Amino acid sequence: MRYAPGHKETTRRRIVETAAARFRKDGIEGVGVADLMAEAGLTHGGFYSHFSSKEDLVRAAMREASGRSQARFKQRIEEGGLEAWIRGYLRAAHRDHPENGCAVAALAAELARHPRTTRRPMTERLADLRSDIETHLPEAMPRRRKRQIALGIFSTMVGALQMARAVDDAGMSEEILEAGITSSLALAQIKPAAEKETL
Amino acid sequence: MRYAPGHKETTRRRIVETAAARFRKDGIEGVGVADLMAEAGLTHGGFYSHFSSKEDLVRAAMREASGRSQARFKQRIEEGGLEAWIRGYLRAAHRDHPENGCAVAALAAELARHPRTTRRPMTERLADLRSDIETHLPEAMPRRRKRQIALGIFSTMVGALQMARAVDDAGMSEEILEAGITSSLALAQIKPAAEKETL
DNA sequence: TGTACATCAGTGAACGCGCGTTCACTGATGTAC
DNA sequence: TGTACATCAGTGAACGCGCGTTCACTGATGTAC
Repeated sequence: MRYAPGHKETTRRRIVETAAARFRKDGIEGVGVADLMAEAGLTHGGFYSHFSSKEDLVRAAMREASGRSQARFKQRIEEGGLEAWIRGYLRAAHRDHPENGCAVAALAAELARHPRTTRRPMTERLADLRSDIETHLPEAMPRRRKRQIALGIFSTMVGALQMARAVDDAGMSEEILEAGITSSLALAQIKPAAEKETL
Repeated sequence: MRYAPGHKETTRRRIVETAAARFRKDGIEGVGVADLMAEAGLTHGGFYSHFSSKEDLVRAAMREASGRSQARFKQRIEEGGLEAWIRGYLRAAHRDHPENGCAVAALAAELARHPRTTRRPMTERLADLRSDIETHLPEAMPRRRKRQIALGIFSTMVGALQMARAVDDAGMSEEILEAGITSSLALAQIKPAAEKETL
């Protein structure tokens, strides 16, 4: 079958992208290797010429998702600063489509039960994100406080997104997203640009 | 074998308690029915005379965990108000022992993929908790804001606990817990009782 | 008081199924002669 | 220009295993006579 140079790399990337989406949607345990390969248009036997194990793919998928996450942060900041990023994160579309969304909100709880090496990419992502958020906090805020508030804002966002997804009541879900926005903005000492009414 | 009256109820309770702990520790998908029954000192065949399905047990386990959570909240509040509750939630012991801890932090992401009926107990728990937190927010805070901040505080706590568990670096984990405390207290407009130094 | 029977919580073998992983194989292409 | 061979991404059958669920059975006790 000999393929064009770079073909294998392309295939590998396709598997990783498929995995990154499916893991966020159905959980890591919830997606099988055969299932994933079929979705990428392949048979399961070839999996192990690309990855040494499913765990290996999980690490690659986390790195993939982290990269996208970082790019999205940068883009939102350019559009409208921290507030745009926060509102973009805590909007209904993100709640309803975890497959394209934040891997921390989708997978942190499950990753906590995985080996250290698998948790590495997420740890690095969080460290980077903390720095990125810090940069956009009010200059008057003391450095030490900035570090804490940066992590606090993201904690609020992650917790709110997850709860909004878990709740079985649509009204409550909306309320949680709004509460997450309000609270994140309060921590960042941002006065909301538009006072949106939920109803 | 005829057993004393109430024997079956006792057994059922034991299974539910075992499940509530194991689900929080290993995830719902991560624990098998046979495994659970063995841990409760039984064989797996008897499972279906207590529950109609694994999903049925999940619902019972969530109700169990909610009850404990509510009792713990009340106790912490009596000891030292909202601050004691927040600090108790975001302490290392809670991070390291999910089996006795908050079911929302441990299972929200996984529950989001379960049927509506299974998500009901958690939804009710969140509604109750929101009210409970509201009661302890500063009287000067407007009612609508109280509702939002109550959910925002808990979002921060849930997100921080999960991230502290997922991260592979001990220092970073501590930092996240501290950040969660600082941010939750800020949202509640509480001046920290003791300025704890992490190092 | 003694015997036969009903009860029912719990047992353990069996079901079909999907899991992660292994491995001998395929077959289109590039290279060597 | 034509033939033989090496390459290697991808195929698909097979592995042992654990999953949730079903079901005929066990056997100690309470009840009926």
